[in-house]
Amino acid sequence: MDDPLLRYPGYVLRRASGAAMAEFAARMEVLGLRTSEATILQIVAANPGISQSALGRMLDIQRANMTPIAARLEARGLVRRLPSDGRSLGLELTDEGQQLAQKARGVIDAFETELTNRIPEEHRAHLLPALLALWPSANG
Amino acid sequence: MDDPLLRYPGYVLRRASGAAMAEFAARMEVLGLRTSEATILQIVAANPGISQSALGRMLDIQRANMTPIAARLEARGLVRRLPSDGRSLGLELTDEGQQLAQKARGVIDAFETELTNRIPEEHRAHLLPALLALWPSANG
DNA sequence: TATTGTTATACTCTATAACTATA
DNA sequence: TATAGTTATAGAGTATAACAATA
Repeated sequence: MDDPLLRYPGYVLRRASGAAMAEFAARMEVLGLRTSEATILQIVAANPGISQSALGRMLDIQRANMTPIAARLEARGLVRRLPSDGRSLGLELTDEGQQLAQKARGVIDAFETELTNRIPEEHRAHLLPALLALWPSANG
Repeated sequence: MDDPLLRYPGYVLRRASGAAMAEFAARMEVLGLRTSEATILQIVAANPGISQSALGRMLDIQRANMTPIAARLEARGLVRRLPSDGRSLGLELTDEGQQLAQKARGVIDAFETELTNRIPEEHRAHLLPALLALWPSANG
């Protein structure tokens, strides 16, 4: 049983990402959050008032797909949507959203630390810059 | 506009993977192949007679999800499904499947080379071992 | 004219349960 | 008992088109 694709970084990138994300999703589920929701809470915490569109552009989530996500977070009382310029909605965390975002941040930190620790020391520091370099829109 | 998650390898892994895979899928679409189909053709080419189940285990694709994929490849005349031990189906490429697999392999090679070349030389050789290390089932 | 948010829709990928046939 | 393939189904992510309201 031979996988001839294992020598390709792009292929291994996809497989490793899938595995890591399944693991991450399982941890977020304990908090009642999907991966996208946990991410959005972090971004809104760091950028209060950010619009749905801007958030979508940052996360590569279509405007049309942001609507139900933001509505669900609002319905759960984690986020407020305040009209800002008449056509835009600015997002803010509620107190409950702040608390959950902070809890999620702790789980994220632990997960990322574990992930990093799996990598032999000699390669560890190279992963992040390598990933950022091959990800075109990371730079604008 | 600040993304506080950009310093986390796991998060960047997900975002970079998504971007790379969208790019890859666009190139495979020219050949009429989805990412999973292109991958399967490569694996079957290297492991003629492999069963659907074994293929699924290699690629982290559920048995139940392999069925329609394999059936579609067979319907397109790219793959033969030969009963092997009575309950198993062994997969083989047809001549047409061989040709398309080879064409896909060329596109994969070009893509992977481009991806690799985006990475600064100092980090380049570290990506693959780092990804394999943080991907648990790569070793099991 | 361009942008924001929305609705509707569709496709892909993924996951589980249940069934049969075979080992 | 365990495994292989199948069917049905559901959830999640993603993509496009079209619309009203606003800049």
